[in-house]
Amino acid sequence: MDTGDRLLTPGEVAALFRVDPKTVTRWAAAGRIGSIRTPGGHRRFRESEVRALLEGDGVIEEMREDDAANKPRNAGPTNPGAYGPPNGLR
Amino acid sequence: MDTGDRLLTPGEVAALFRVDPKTVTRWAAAGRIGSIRTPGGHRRFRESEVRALLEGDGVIEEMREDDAANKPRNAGPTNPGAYGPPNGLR
DNA sequence: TAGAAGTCGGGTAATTTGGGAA
DNA sequence: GATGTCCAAATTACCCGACTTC
Repeated sequence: MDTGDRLLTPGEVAALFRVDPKTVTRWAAAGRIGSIRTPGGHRRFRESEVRALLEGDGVIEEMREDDAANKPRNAGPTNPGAYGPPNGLR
Repeated sequence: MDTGDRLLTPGEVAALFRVDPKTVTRWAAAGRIGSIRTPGGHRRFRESEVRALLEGDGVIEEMREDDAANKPRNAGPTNPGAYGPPNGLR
């Protein structure tokens, strides 16, 4: 249905960002990243959103004109709309 | 309004929440989610109810903290900022 | 009827939560 | 202001064998 958003656990997101799960939780608490709560209270994050954040969701993207045969970026149709970056202002 | 009550199996609900089928069963046992039992004892969940839980049915609060000098954040497909304590059951 | 897959029940380890202080 | 670590508690994940569903 949707973009096939897989849900990631705080530990997964933390490992992707190389930060502590606690930090990911703070991002969610601050509204910098969308979070879905389970009836039990645990959080789940959308894989597409996390991926967008990892890639530099919207702007700051340094692109080096690399060799010719290089794979661009994930041109996946995933993600209906780029999300607002958590680091909009830092 | 016809909520289109399609019944989902524990495995289906578990996949939606990215949890174990066992966890979904636990939610039903704790009364956190409505469940219909088959004569054999297996549980079935209403698709409409599960979907509501995924979006944070009851607590749809829009957090507006974006200022004018910020990046325009598009409206996400799902994830208005589902905030809300689990259930007060702690 | 037989078979495979899924689910149930209980129990134990790992993860996550929330707040506080460094 | 933001991040990593401490604690206690809750929630979740995986183990087994047995039953139900398709």
